[in-house]
This record gives sequence, C-alpha cells and structure tokens, in this order.
Amino acid sequence: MNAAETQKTADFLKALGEFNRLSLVYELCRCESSQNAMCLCDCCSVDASVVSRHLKVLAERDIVTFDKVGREKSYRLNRTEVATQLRELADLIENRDCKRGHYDV
Amino acid sequence: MNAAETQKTADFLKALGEFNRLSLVYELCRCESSQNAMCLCDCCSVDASVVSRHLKVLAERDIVTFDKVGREKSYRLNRTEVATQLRELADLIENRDCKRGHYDV
DNA sequence: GCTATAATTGCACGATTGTGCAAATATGCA
DNA sequence: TGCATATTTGCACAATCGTGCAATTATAGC
Repeated sequence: MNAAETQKTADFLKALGEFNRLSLVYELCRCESSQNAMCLCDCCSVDASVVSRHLKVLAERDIVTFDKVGREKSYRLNRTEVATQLRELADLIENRDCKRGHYDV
Repeated sequence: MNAAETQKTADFLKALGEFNRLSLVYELCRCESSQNAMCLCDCCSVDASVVSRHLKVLAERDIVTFDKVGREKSYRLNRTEVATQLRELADLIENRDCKRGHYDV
C-alpha cells in the first residue's frame, strides 16, 4: 500500500466522516431519483452555502455525481462505486493472509 | 437513521480517514500478531507521542484493541468488527429498496 | 534502591475545517 | 429586459486537529 493510495483512501473516508456530509449521503441513499441541492438542504440544518460546499467535497471524491438541469444541480449517489470501495477496504482489513510485515513473529 | 447513529458512523469513518492513522491500520493489517506502539512508530514518520494519540483515537472507536504486557502495549486490529461495519455501510448505500424519502418522484 | 525503556500528557503552534452571512453569478420565466 | 430563484464564492471566525518537544509516569531489569 503506497502513500498515494493510502492518502486517496483516507480522503475518501474523511469525506464520508463528517456528520452533515454523511447525512447528505444518507438522504441521497433514500432517494431513487436524483435530488437538487435545495431539497438536500432540508436534511441538515445548515446554510445552503454549507450544503453546496459539502456536496462539492463529496463530488470531488466521486461519492456523488450531478447533472445540471437548468439552474439547478441534480445530485445522485454513486452507489455501486462507494459500496465497492468500502467492501474492498473491508476485504483488505479482514484478510489475514496478506503479506507479512517485518515485525511479525 | 437517527442523528446519534449517524454521528457514530461519521466518527468511525473520520478515525480511519487520516493518513497516519490509516497507515497504522494497514501496518497492523499486515501483522498476524499484535504489535507494540514502538514497532508501529516505524510505519509513519512522526513522533512517538503522535502515534500514541492516534492509537488512542483508533482504540476509542474500537478499531484496534490492546493488551498491556509489562510496560508495553500490544495492539491488534479488530479485523472482523471493522470489516463488518464497512460492509454494513456498503450494503446500506447500495440497497436501492430502502425506504423512500419525502422528495422522491 | 537506580537506570533504561515504553508510553502518556501538557503545552504551544500552525494548518485545516465547518460555518454563516453577504455578495456575486447563473439561469429560468414573465 | 427585469425579476425571482438556485448555486457559488469571498470573507471572517471559532473550533478542531495533527504535530513536536519536553516533562512525566509506569515498569522491567540490574
């Protein structure tokens, strides 16, 4: 696991690891269709500008994607990609047969 | 998903979402046996006190556990628990049949 | 007891982060 | 063209966070 990969994974987890951002993800999770930012505002009681910034962070990590429709942005959760990343990490962590470190007995 | 649960999950992800802490997790992942903090220091080039604090954060979120052996603390990764939490989140995110939000079309 | 080593804690510091508000930008609609 | 709404951006601020260093605590071994 090189430093760049580690950093990328850490950034992904950090993006999810904030209360309001995770709330946005859960909100999008409940929606079958994509949602514009104004609707998403209702799920966390912060200013619209804050929601905008959080969605930007989530988009930068490819956790959400959006289409521009008119003056609105319609967001949707990248379900399979996010789930896959989480499962890959879970597999890595659970697998006891990965190569040994130099401190192993 | 209530606020307390959301906060707990966010805290868990945030604990993993920092470069040096994730490096520690990866290092422990490579080890079949548990490792003391001094050994773990070598995997991230920061002061021992910093490693100590990071390990404390990971322990608080039940990501790692430790035994005290003499004056050393021997850490091990809670593999199945961490993997399970990550998979549960993955399942939640991927499942399109979860209950509908009030904004759905 | 004394000394060496492991780990933690207190303190300070700079950097990052989450936030709200106001202003700016973009776009739809009349 | 002008107004209303959606979204972003600039600014400021407080809070949190990661860090190193020095001092402290805890314990093993002599």
